[in-house]
Amino acid sequence: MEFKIPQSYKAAIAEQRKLAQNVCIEDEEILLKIVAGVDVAYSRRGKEAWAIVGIVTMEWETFQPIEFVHAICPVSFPYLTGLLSYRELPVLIEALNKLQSAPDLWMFDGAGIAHPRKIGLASHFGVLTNSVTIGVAKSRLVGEYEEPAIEKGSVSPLYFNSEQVGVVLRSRRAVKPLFISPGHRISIEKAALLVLKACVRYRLPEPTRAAHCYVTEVRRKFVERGVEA
DNA sequence: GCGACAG
DNA sequence: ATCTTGTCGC
Repeated sequence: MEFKIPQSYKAAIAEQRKLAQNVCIEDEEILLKIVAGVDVAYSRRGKEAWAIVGIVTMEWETFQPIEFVHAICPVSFPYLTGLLSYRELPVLIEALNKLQSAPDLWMFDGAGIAHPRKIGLASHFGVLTNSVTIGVAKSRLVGEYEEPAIEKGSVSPLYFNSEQVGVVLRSRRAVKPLFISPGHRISIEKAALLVLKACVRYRLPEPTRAAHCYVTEVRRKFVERGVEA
């Protein structure tokens, strides 16, 4: 599988509008055995900026890691609000091609349909690869909400353009809440339930957290020794 | 024009 | 996201 970067921002936005039509937030029967977490880090080396992506797959329920893969590419697109996909998908697809295990569910650092055009990174990846995905953002991109109660598991709906696009979830007692939205082929309710189940000890759910720790480690080595593979 | 703004 | 030390609170 490959990924083409649009020639202009305008083209990127047009493509998002088109892809958004294919996003599905209906639940379906999924046999959840393997869950994947994805995270991206950046590093400057000389004049070049590099993107480093890490994917960790783990067993559902126990969250025992199965596989770790990463990829490092020069950054090919600037960070622009709402267009994060075009910055992170190229390197993400690289890592995806190295993956042996087949995840039944993916959790991303970023938005799903809680996005200006309802196609954040998680939804975009889901549509491209036809997989079940959830967006787990650490802060708000769009939408209005009431602060959820302080207890773990408290949720509050996230609305955008008069419709619910996700939930704001308190993943641990008294921590900053997470912004959960369906990526693809899953409902808001189920997405929230699964993320909460994956929050066993930290603010971030295990898959995303494992990916973050992993990518941080890969980045450290990259900075130190310039290791790429 | 002003403010908001995933990573 | 990245650059950075110590520090306050559950």
